[in-house]
Amino acid sequence: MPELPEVEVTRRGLAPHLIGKTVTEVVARVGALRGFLDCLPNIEGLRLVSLERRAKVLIWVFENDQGARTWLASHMGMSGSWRVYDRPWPEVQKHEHVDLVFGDTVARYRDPRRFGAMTVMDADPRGVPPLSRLGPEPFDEALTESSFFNNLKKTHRSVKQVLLDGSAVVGCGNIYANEALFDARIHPTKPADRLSRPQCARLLEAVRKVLSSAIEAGGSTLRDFHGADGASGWFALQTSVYDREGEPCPICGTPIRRIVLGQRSTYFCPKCQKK
DNA sequence: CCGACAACCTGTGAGC
DNA sequence: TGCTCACAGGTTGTCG
Repeated sequence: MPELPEVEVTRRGLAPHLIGKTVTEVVARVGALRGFLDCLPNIEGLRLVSLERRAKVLIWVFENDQGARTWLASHMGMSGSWRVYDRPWPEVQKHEHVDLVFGDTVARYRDPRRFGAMTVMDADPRGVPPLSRLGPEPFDEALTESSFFNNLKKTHRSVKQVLLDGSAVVGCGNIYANEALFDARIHPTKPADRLSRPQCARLLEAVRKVLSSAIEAGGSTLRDFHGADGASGWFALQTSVYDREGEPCPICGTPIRRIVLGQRSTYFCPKCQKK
């Protein structure tokens, strides 16, 4: 589930309930997700000073009494989600693997497929691989039409795969990569280095538009984040082409096609999206 | 450099 | 009802 918008909505949902509070206890009910969880107890006794995001990773910033920082990088994989509860919090359900207890409030992580990961680090995770190797954030002002164009010029791989690998802009997973290409009217198999300048401009604009409207849609459910309906933000998601094989294109009515690109389902309108 | 493929897991829905 | 199969929003590693 979690592409950039879902992580951002999670960040905004968690922050007001947790910032400034101190971790009183960590409970890991599994030994590992995608990586081992034995580093988690290292945040006990630390105060959460900030909750940030880089690409699809939630970055928890902690401080001790001396102001020394520790970071927790949380990646939610395919099926991860966070919720917060106040005491008395509900009984642990299946697939709820981790509790970060902040006194009378708990942040609880659920992840049926366990593709997520959590790593405690004594350096900012954004400064070390793999995060340090990623391309720019979509809403970073340093990302311009021409820097985007220059990045796409570097590879002959299909533009959709480049969107997914985050080298030119981060945040698009399979849903939003499909949606952005539809919005920009660009064929997903078009080689990245063959996009015209206007196409690049349209694509960057489309990525920003698709991601920000998804954040807005998820943001509308933020008031419910604290409690049983938490993290429900992205279930109302409306798509134009994703998972709509055979359905009419919302612009021209041509049936949406599905192909496989880099082992991922790829949906597009064969008439609206040009090579 | 690139693409193809497998792996990590569980859940869900389609088809029989 | 129950079986089997394909497939799922992500990432990482290997191999040719």
